Amino acid sequence: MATKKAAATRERLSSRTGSPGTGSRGAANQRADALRNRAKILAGAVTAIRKNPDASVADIAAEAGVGRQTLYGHFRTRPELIDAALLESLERAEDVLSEISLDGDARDAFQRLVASSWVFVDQSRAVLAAAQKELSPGRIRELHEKAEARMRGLLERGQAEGAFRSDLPVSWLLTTTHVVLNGAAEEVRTGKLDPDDAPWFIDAILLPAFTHDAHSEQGR
Amino acid sequence: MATKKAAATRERLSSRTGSPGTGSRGAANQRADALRNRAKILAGAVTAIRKNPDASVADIAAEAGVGRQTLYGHFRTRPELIDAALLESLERAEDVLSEISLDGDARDAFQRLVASSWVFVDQSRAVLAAAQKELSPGRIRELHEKAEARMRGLLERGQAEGAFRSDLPVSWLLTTTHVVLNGAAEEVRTGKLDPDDAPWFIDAILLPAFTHDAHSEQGR
DNA sequence: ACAAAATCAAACATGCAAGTCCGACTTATA
DNA sequence: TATAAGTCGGACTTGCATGTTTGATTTTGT
Repeated sequence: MATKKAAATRERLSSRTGSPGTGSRGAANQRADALRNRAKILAGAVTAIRKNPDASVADIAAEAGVGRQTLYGHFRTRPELIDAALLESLERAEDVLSEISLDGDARDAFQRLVASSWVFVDQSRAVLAAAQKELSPGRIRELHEKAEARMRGLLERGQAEGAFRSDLPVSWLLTTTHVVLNGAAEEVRTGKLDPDDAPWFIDAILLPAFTHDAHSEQGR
Repeated sequence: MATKKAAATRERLSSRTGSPGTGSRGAANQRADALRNRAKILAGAVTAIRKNPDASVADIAAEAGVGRQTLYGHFRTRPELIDAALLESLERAEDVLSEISLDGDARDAFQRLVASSWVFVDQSRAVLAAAQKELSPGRIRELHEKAEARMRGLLERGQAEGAFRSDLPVSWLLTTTHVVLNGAAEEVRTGKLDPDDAPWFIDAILLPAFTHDAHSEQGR
């Protein structure tokens, strides 16, 4: 019967009840430093997990420069923390990506989108991997929806206009884009690729691959 | 002072002392069932880890249909087990891959190599991921050496002969091949791609991407 | 069939990460 | 400047995975 304090604090802080829907984190009456710490924790989670995919909650708290209890005050469980971190990460990407014009030549639009995307892919891939261990696949897909839909839509339009080859399903083009982006991110992380060169390298692979060649090789 | 039995048994079984060099597993005088179990454990490790990348030693033993103690009789520690499993996995791949002719047209040879490689990539990727958490990077690279050198050599020859574009470093072509193979494996695993179609899909991406086009897009 | 080799089940010790609870301390805000 | 909100360090429980040990039991090779 003396267990009210922590619970009450958490309730005040989190203000996130019910279903894990999209946002609904109406920060009603949080104190300024509480919000600041919440942000620090989220940022710390991303960088800590990038260093070590299996980072413990203690590691994350340390990385954020905050006590473990404080962290638990904001996020009840580890999955909840990971979920929030991934959400944050993707939302920040969405802020930038949603501004990009997808009009005009599909190939040019694709280049623009890729150039802006690959950095976020790099930042999110670690926390994404962590999330895949603790979150439901449905939740994962839900969080990715917007970003994936944008790229898929562009690829479909490109196919319809003849800018991209149509002998391969969009899903495969999408997957290919995905893995090449990730590959470039990994190469940058291990120092084998200059970040500034990355967009060019990616385009150099993807554009020829996605463009229908008259003298295609697969005729054998 | 009564700790000799298990240790003695292990010593007899493992017969693998000293540096983690290449092989040196001279199976001198193992009993038939011991060797059989060793094989079962190795196979079990691969499938168990494919199901769950964080499979515990108990999980692996169960998957292999063998007691946990028996497993520890063959492999002293978890890392040692993972190492052996990865080694096994790569050696079996090597058996097949080393038979493939790399002569003739570089593009054809590349297609042959890819067609045979991608299955093994699928089988090894989970174990590889597990290994990266417990083994030293040097050891990992050491185990991959042969397979990677073969592919790299082929790509280099292809560049020299003009079959493959030379405006990108071989390392990037290698990485690209790697990630596309992995991507295809993942798509097959989730049922989104027919295993029989995989080689074609892979070639359809990689060959155009690696072939120098006269009307290249990156001129902007 | 007999001794050595290998297996098994069960119990044990250890360590680490998650999550909880407490009491004292600091900071924001009215 | 009070009071509520938030933070901090530390101690604690619980659960799970690693690795060890023991002794009984089965299998193999000869």
